[in-house]
Amino acid sequence: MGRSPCCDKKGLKKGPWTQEEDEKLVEYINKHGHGSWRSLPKLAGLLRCGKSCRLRWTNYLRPDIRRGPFSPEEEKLVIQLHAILGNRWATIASQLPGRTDNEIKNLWNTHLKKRLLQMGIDPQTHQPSLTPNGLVPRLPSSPSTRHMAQWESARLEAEARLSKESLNLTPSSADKSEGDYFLRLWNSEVGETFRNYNQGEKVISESPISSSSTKDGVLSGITTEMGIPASGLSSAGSNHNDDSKSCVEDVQPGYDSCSSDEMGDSSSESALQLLLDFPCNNDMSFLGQPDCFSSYPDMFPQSHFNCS
DNA sequence: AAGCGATACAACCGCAGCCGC
DNA sequence: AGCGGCTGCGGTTGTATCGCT
Repeated sequence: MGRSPCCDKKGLKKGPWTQEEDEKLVEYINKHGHGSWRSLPKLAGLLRCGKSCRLRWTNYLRPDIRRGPFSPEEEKLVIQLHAILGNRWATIASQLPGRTDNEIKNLWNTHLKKRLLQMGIDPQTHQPSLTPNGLVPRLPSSPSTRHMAQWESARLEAEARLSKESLNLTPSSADKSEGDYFLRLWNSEVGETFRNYNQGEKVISESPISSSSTKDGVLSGITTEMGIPASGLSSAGSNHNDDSKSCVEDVQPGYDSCSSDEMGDSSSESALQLLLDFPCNNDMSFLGQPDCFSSYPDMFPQSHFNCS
């Protein structure tokens, strides 16, 4: 198809990195930062393509990498985040300091996915798998989850749109957009109901839009495709990804782990924060099952999750 | 001890988005 | 507006290690 290769592969080495190569790469990046990955190998005297160098650095050599087994808390977090974000490993990784997307991806594929399957949970939907008779068991309604996901998706979408509009300084062509509608709802008492829930008051009730979907039409409970939209969140979240480049390079040249996830890192972070702040007290029902974690003592011993 | 399958993890590949020209 | 280069991401593969027979 005429697609140009990422680099001239002639004479370039592939496969496992040697210690010598690692040292060269680390030394170069510590001195100069990674700069352009494409030109780095030549400058650093490596017979690798830039892509390979970047991968080696971000997944293995970065000084802040935390190696070793995942703690139960981390595993729980990965599952929670996966329930919301799906296979957005980089976004998930940004919530686990010192962990890389590759590592999390591997964890998921080798451990968590299998464990969920063993428990009869569909790892993609985080819902119970098909029953023997082929029926999808109806979720013992987890309204809080769905509300949260739906509200967040809609709200973020609206905020992103508004943000974009304000940036463009174009007079908002009347707030007729779906997103604006949701934003208004968010700010209305209905939205407040949801927010109250998050503050520990379990007062959520079926809202008029509880079964609505995003424009992607993929929000069914917790799905893997929430389509969390772009940045521009005004209030919530620390948004450390807002400036993903500068936020790290000032500190650590070449470190780009707080990835600039194309769309939505900053805003999804607030969503994530919401999720993480969600009333815990071992009631994990918002993940799609009533107290789904306490149902899996093998997987997550209770003692690990006392959110005192 | 050897063979073999399962598992874990590092690395590669290709696609898509962003950005500058 | 279109094109091409660069980068990051997610899926997949390759390989080393482990554990069982």
